[in-house]
Amino acid sequence: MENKTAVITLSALAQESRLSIFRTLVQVGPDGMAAGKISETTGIPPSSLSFHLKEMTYANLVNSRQESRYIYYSANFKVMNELLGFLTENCCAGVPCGIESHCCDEKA
Amino acid sequence: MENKTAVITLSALAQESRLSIFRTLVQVGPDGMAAGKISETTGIPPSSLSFHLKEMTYANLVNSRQESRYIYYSANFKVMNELLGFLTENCCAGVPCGIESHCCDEKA
DNA sequence: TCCATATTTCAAGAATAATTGAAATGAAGA
DNA sequence: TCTTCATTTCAATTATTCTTGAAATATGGA
Repeated sequence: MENKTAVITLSALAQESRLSIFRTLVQVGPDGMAAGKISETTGIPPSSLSFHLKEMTYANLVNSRQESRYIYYSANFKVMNELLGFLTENCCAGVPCGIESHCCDEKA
Repeated sequence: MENKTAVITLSALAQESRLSIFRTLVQVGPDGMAAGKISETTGIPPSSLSFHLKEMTYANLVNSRQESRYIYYSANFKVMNELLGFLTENCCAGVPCGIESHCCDEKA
């Protein structure tokens, strides 16, 4: 993952409406939720929701599929896991540090 | 972690300058780096850097300590790990889903 | 105290992002 | 085809964030 990609992914999460949408989709699981229902659940008006879903789609944070007249959106965790890897990359220049609450804990 | 706290943390990372700063601090390890050196390394002018470091401090993403005339900044991973936990919280309403590239992988 | 220098604050402008009603688009059943 | 309704696009406004030089502040050595 590149720096710019990571910024796009993070920006897609760093907004109250979008974070609510994302968490709603995480909790509902892989089948996802129709746009209208997301609007209802989160209280975000359809046009605002559409704007945010577009951003999240661009960031590859959500997947969508059409089913009859509904469009179901679901969370994409692959990208989020990649993001975490990117953030901790080359921690302490690769030398395990063993300090509590620091990234290298996980490798130590 | 609360929704608003998470947005603050994510916003602190979702910006090119700040992401560069953070990654620089991750790679340099727990001793951190003096502000002037960060400015030099990243090419961000001192006043811009100060603005961003303040945001990151507010988000609790970096720690700082004074040493002589220098102020050393270092990355705080505890908060980042909390953030990941928050994002995957109650995934699939707690029911392991076993789907590839989905959050419940980690628990399954 | 006085100086050198590391860092922060200030202020104003520039850039980017969010909001939402109304109109347009698209899909599927009658 | 016509109608219905779920979703998206448009457009204009509003809000927020970023940027940076210059000035202020803070630290420690001389």
